[in-house]
Amino acid sequence: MQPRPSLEPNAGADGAPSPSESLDRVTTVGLILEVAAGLRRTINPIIEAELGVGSGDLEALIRLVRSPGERLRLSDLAAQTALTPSGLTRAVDRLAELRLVRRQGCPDDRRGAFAVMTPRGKQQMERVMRIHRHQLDDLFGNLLEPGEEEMVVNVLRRLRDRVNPDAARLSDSAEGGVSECEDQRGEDDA
Amino acid sequence: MQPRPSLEPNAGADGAPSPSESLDRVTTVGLILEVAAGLRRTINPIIEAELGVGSGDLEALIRLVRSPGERLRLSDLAAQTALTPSGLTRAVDRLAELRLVRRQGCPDDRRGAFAVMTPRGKQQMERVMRIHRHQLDDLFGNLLEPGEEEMVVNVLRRLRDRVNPDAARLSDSAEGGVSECEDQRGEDDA
DNA sequence: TCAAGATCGTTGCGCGTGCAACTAGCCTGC
DNA sequence: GCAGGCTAGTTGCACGCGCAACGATCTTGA
Repeated sequence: MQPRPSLEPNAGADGAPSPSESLDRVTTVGLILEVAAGLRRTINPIIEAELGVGSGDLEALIRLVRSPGERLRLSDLAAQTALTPSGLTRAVDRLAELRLVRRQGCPDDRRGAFAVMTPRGKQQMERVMRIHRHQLDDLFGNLLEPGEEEMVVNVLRRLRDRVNPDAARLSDSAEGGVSECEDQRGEDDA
Repeated sequence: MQPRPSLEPNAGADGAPSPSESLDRVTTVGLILEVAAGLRRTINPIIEAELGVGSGDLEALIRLVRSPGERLRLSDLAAQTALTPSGLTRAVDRLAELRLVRRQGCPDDRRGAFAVMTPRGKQQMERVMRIHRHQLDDLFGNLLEPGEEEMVVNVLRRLRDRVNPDAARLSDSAEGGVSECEDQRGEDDA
C-alpha cells in the first residue's frame, strides 16, 4: 500500500511539481465535459421546439450557414463539428427530411457529396439564430469580463486542434475551389 | 430578402455592438461542444480498455474517489457530473457490476443511497488515474501557458454554475454530515 | 491498362442517454 | 395521525451516437 494514493489532485507523484499548478488537468477536463453537457441540455429544448432538431444538428447548420455558398462537403462538415461521419450522415438525413438542407452530388468526385442550405433552411436559421443568440446572451450574461472570452476561445481553439486535428486542417484550406456541382434533386419547396 | 442575413458572427443587429467583441458566443459554445466531444473520443478508448467503462463512468468514479469516505449520494453524484439521475442509475449499475463501486443504503433517508468505492475500485482507480493523467499530459502537453489553465478553469467553473446550478449548491455543502450508513451487501471480493 | 490501396459516405449493430412516468419514502400542516 | 405535496431513485421508451464493416469511387504504381 502506498502511503497516499495518487488520486488526489496535488499528488505530486507523477513528475511535475509545478509551483503555480494548484489544479490538475483531470479537473479541467471534467469541467469541460460538465459544461458541455449542461450547455447541450440547456440549448436543446429551445432549439428542439423552434427547429425540430437537437443541438448537434444545430451545430452542423451553423457551420453550413457560415460556409461559402452555404454548403460544405460532408466530410468537412463532420470534421468541423462534434460529429463522426456516421453521425453526420444521420444528421443530414434528418435535416433533409425537414427540408432545411439538401444533398448535392459533386461530379468532381462522385463519391463525395455536399450538404447545401435550402432557402427554407436559411430563412429558418435566421430566425432561430436570433433566438439562439438571445438565449446565449441570457446564459452568459455578464459572466465574462472583457477579454476573457477571447482568451478562452483562444485556448479552446488550441485544444480543439489537439483533440481533433482534422478541424485545423480544414480551416486552413476551407476556401479551396468552389467547384460547380449539380443538385441531386431540384426541389426547393420555398 | 435582407441585405445581409444576421447569421454571420459580427452582424451587430441583435443589440450590443460591443467594441472588443470580435467573436461571438455561438462560436464559443460550438467550440466547447467540439472540444468536449473530441476529449471524450480521445479518452474513451484508453479507459475502456483499462477499466471497461466509458469516460462518463470515469467521471463519476473520479468524483467518488475524491469525496470524503469515497462515497456520495447518488443525487449529489449526478449533480457533480455530466449525468442526469437516470443516467447515473445505469452508470452505477455498470460500475457495481464490475465491482468497482457498491450501493449503500442510508438509514437516515431510506429513499436515498450512496455509491461507495470498493477496495477493488480504489485500487483500479489508482492505476487508471495514473494512465489518465499521463494521457492528459500528452494531450495538453505544453499547450497552455502558465496561468492560462487557472484562468480557463475559473471561467469554466462560473459557466458550469450557470448551466448546472445544482453543482454549485453541492460544492457549498458537500462536506455536510457524514452520517453512518449500512452496507447493502457485504461482499468485497478483494 | 489494370491492380492495390486509400478515401468518402452509408448502414447494421449495440450502447449510453434524456425524458417522462412511476414507486417508495420523507415532511409539512391540519 | 393522516392527507397532501415533495424528493430520491428507478424503469420504459425512443433516439442519437460511435464503431466496424461495406460498396463505390478515386489514386497511385507497375
